[in-house]
Amino acid sequence: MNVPAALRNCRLFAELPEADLRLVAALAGARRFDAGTPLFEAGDPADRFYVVAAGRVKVFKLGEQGREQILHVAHPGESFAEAAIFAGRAFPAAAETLEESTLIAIPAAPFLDLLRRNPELTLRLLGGLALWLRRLVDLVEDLSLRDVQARLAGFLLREASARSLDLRSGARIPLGTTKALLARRLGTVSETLSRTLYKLQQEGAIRVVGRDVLVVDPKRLRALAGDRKEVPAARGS
Amino acid sequence: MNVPAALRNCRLFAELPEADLRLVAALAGARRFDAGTPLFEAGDPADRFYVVAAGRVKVFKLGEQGREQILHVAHPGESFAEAAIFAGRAFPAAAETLEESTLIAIPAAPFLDLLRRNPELTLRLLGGLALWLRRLVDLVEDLSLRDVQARLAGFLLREASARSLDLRSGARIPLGTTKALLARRLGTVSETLSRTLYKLQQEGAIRVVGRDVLVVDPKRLRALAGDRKEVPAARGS
DNA sequence: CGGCTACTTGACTGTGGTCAATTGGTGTGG
DNA sequence: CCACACCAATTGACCACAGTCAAGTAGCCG
Repeated sequence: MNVPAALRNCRLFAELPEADLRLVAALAGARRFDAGTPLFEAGDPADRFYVVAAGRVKVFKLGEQGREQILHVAHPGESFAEAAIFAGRAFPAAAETLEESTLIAIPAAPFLDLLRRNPELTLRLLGGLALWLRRLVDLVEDLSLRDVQARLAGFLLREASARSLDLRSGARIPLGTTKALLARRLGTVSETLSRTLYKLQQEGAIRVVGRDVLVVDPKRLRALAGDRKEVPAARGS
Repeated sequence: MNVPAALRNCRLFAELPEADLRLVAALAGARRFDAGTPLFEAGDPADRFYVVAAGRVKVFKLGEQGREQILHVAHPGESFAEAAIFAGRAFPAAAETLEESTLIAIPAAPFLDLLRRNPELTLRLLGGLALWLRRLVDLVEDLSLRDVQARLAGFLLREASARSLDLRSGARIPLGTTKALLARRLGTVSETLSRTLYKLQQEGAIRVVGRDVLVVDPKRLRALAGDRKEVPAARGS
């Protein structure tokens, strides 16, 4: 059995000895999914996790009234739901493909066996989870302590640095998807996102061009991202 | 060198072979701290983590204007900040003792060595982090998708089940600390918590007696915890 | 050209955070 | 034993942020 390229390119398995890679590959099943296919819901038995070979997948929490909070959007080469197979037997969140996607499902039980025989892989996994924790802590901070404007500004800055764009020369940041999706990532709704983008434009920090954002004034953007909320916006009358 | 009881009782190290326990103990340094002592701030180099031997420690994010979101309150036998030593070199949050506490600090570098030689411990750690992730996902859900009333109701239910109290016979849940602390755990402020406790009382779900909460109507409490937000609270006029 | 979706804009309102004053409980010292 | 200080908790008044509903616009594809 040969090893799918997606596994080889996956951060989690990078540098894994060929033999082990084959073991993983032996477990794995790749499948194509249409856009918008639910993969699992919160509460489903967590007996597997996924590696994205192609496409994109959103992992999210659903509240009553159908509001959703997106926790993560997994891109090709990333794995998701790997934490779920360690704690409890149920997925804590739901997942759904955003577009037509090819996913590799890795069943929990044999993978856990593999881990027992492969401390190096376990350590790598540990690092991955720790990173995840950090992201979630940041999300909590955003939701609890920052307003939408600060979250959005922060998101743009992170996005720019993730794509290693040079902010000084007016970076052009592609939002990548619909604004409704971004809104739900930031813990808000599309209407508010729309207004907030407009406000950032008024402030002179950015310019919105279609689905791209031009960073006009990085300094101001940084100020809005970090030091928000200290100006209680002058009392009326 | 003998092994401190706190290490032996720590969930993370339970069942660890005596020899390894000694190795950990050899690394560790126990120290007493006064109440309200800052242990580290967000951004400090994460070169160690802690096990609580006695007392309590809060781990929290600080926003501008001094508002804080508590991520965790660590009790004796628990470890905290262990994730930080794997991802990045900085603590993502701050920590401070709530009362006079004795803490065991475990330096990162030698501990990582120990892990490399101890796959069993690594796996246990993995499980611990995964559990943490789940809690944080729940916190995100709370902050993003539930109102304060639902969060509070949910907290009371979790607290009751954690202490394995029988709800049917009017469980008495001790809040354990000041209401200000609880408020910051739930992502709100003491004033709002006060009002919300009052509302839950009006609804007939609970009765507040000093720093204890009596669960009067578990069914209603569960309804308020889970299905919140679907009743837009009857229009005025 | 019609229909669909993404997006924007407007008007409105609820939740909950802020500030400030009051109450209550507890420990200390005269 | 009372007066005082101190802190936790409550209550009231206010208001801003952001979510909802609804209508309108833009862009895209068949």
